[in-house]
Formats: sequence, structure tokens, C-alpha cells
Amino acid sequence: MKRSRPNARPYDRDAALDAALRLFWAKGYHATSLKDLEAALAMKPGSIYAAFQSKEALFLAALERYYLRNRAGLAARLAAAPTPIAGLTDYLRALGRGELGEDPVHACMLVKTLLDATPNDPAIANAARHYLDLMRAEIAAAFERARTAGEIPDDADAERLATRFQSDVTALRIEAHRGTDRAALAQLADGMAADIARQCQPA
Amino acid sequence: MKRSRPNARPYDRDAALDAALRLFWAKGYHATSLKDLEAALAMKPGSIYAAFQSKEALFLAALERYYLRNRAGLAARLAAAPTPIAGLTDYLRALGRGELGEDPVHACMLVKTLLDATPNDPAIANAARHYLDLMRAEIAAAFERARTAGEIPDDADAERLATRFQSDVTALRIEAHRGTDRAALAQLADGMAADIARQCQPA
DNA sequence: AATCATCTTGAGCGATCGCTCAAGTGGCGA
DNA sequence: TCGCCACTTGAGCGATCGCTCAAGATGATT
Repeated sequence: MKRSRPNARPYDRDAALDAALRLFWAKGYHATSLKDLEAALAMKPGSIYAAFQSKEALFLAALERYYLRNRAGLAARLAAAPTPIAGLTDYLRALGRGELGEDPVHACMLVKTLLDATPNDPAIANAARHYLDLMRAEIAAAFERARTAGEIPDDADAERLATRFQSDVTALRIEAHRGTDRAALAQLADGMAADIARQCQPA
Repeated sequence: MKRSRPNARPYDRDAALDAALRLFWAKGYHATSLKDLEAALAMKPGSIYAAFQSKEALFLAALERYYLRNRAGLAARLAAAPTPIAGLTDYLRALGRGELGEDPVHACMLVKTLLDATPNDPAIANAARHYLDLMRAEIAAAFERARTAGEIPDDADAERLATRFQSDVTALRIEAHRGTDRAALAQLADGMAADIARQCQPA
């Protein structure tokens, strides 16, 4: 929207947002300084403020980007699986094996942001909460699809299952961030996936 | 150790550490300023630096305090329960009902610290990781006790169960921090407790 | 009451924070 | 070829950061 007139070497908004995302994800909002951003984005402070309105706005843009990617990653796994439940449990198992290509840090950026946010940053905390809600809704929708497809019992509680699934994903990512070894991580993910699958069987 | 000579109105080290713990827990290390600490501890900067060596050292002292309390809380629950497994599952259920008297914020301070720490604060990240390891060992020991008491099968993997249990606690606390309503939280905790109990039954 | 060791005080240090804006740069149409 | 104007630049703003230390306050001892 800024590039209305055609001249001057433009900054690469996409690449800049990517770099900002990586940096914010790794260091968190508070610990990331403008100096850090200048280096990572290869932009001078003036340019950063011309392109994005403020450090907070840049963070929010990066967070949205993270959310969209996360959402797409889950959707891709679900689309590739034969059934919704298979897709969800595959997602957990892949997460435990580091097969989701999330290189830099491992804890979920939404969770990191939620825990890092203070009452001084209401916009940031609200954004993180909102995206987490959207992800949970996405998961719940998958469980709903499983129900209408007859994969899980009619009386299964999709909301409850989604909450549990999201908790598992959160815990798994934190465990990865913590540095738990690959074998234990895979074992943990498999256990979670098995429990989710079990709860999807008729009682 | 500082109070070797008996005079001058002394600051209350215990109360100061408590206030620091509450503040750091709520805002995190990076977002807490010396100004905040001055207000919370009712001490001037000079006194703070005389009593504790630095902001980082004060944080580490507060974190240790948090760990000791957490440890004591778990031990109390285990001691009050008829069996180790009953104690562990009770702990989860109590956590889901907010019966552990952890007022201020709800996410685990060790996890918050782990996620907030950057490579610039190696001491802080290491301390958080270390305390988390100690807590996991405490949990694993409880599962071991359950095994020698015959409460769970001989071939049960106490380390694996402890990892899973700790993940559940982490996720549950984050869910509470997020603001999930009481009913859903209790439901989530009950589901986790049931799964743990199930994994403790012979195959 | 005077002494003295101890502890508290708070102004303010240098560094860094997020951010601004006047000056400079460079691709484009004429 | 040259003026235009969108865009970038970077020195540096005021505020705040973590922290220091000379000076003052305090209470036990004599």
C-alpha cells in the first residue's frame, strides 16, 4: 500500500517481516531492541518507522505472519491426512520429531508472547490471545469434521478435545524449547497422540 | 549473613524477596525495571544493590524462592494423599480448580523465565532449566515410589511418566494464564489426570 | 551525651532505549 | 540532461535503563 509511486529502490517488505519475525520469535518483544531490528532488517530507524508505524506495530505484523504460517502448517497436515483425527495425531507426532521445519526457536511464538506480555502492552497480549483462540477454533473444526464423518462418537465434545490438543501442542513445543532430547520428545508426542486417539474412540 | 552487627533498622529480606518474586513473576525479567522494584520493595536503589548484588542476582534469588515453594507445594500434596499416583492426579485436579493458592499470575514462573530468557542471560536460562529438571526429578521419584509400592506395573517408565506429567502441569498453568474459564480448566485437568491414571494401570 | 560502625539515601552517572526529521539520494518523466 | 519527488539516511532527541557512591541517618555501646 505504501508503494503507490514507482521509483527508488524499495525495501523488501516480505523479507523484512520475515527477519523481524525470526528476531522477535527468538528474543521476545521486550528483549528485542531497535538496534537489533536495524541489523536484522538491514534498515535504518527512519525506514523502519516509515514502513511500519512503531516497534509495537511491527511486532503485531510479525505475529500475524506467524499465526498465518502456523495455521497453514496445520491445514496442510490435515489436508494430507486420510481423516481429520489421523491428521491431528500426525501433527503431534511430527511436532515431536521436529518435522515441521520450525528452525529457530521452538516454543510457540503466540505462547511466548502471551507469557511475556504485561498490562502495559494490552494490544500485544490481546493479539496473542486472539490468534490462540483462532487456532483452537481451527482444531475444534477439525474435530467437528471428524464427528460428522463418523470418525468419532456423536457425543464427543469437540471444544474439549480441541483444548486438550492445543495444550499438548503448547507443552510439546515448550519441551522442545527446553532442550529435551529427540527420543524423549518423540516418546512424549507419541503418548499424547495415543491419548487423543483413545479419547476419540466410543466409550 | 549480612546482619552480623546488630543495629540500624534492617530491611526485611524475606518480605523484599517476596515482593520481588511477585513482581518478577507478573512482569518477567526484562519488563521489570529498577523503578518497579524500588516501589515494590520499598527500597532505594542503593539499598537494593547493597542487599542483592544486581538485578540479575535478585531475580535469581526470587526464582530460587519460587522453586522452593513449588517443590514444597507438590510435596505437601503428595504427603496428604493415600498413594503417590493419587497425590499426583490430585495435584493436577487441584491445579485445574485453582486450589493451589497461586494468586498473582498463573503461568509457571520457571516456564515464563525459560521462554523469556535470551542468549544474553545464560545464567537465568540455566537456572530455570535446572529448577525444571529438579521438579521433573521430584515427580519421577514419586512415580518410582508408586512402582516399588506396587501401585503401577514394574515395567512402567517413571521418567516418561514424569515428563508427561510435567508437560500437563505446564500446559494447564498456561491455559489458566490465558484466561480459560474455570469449567473448561477443570475439565482439562480432569482429562489429564484420567490419562495419567490410565497409563499407570497394567497393560 | 558522644562516638562509631552500619545501613539508607537519592542525585545523578554513562549507556541505551524507542523514535524523529532535516538533509541527502537516486530513478523517472519530460 | 535535468528537475522532481518518493524514498532512505543517520545524527541525535528526551526518556529511561541499570547502577554507583558520597553524604546523611540510625541505634548500640561506652
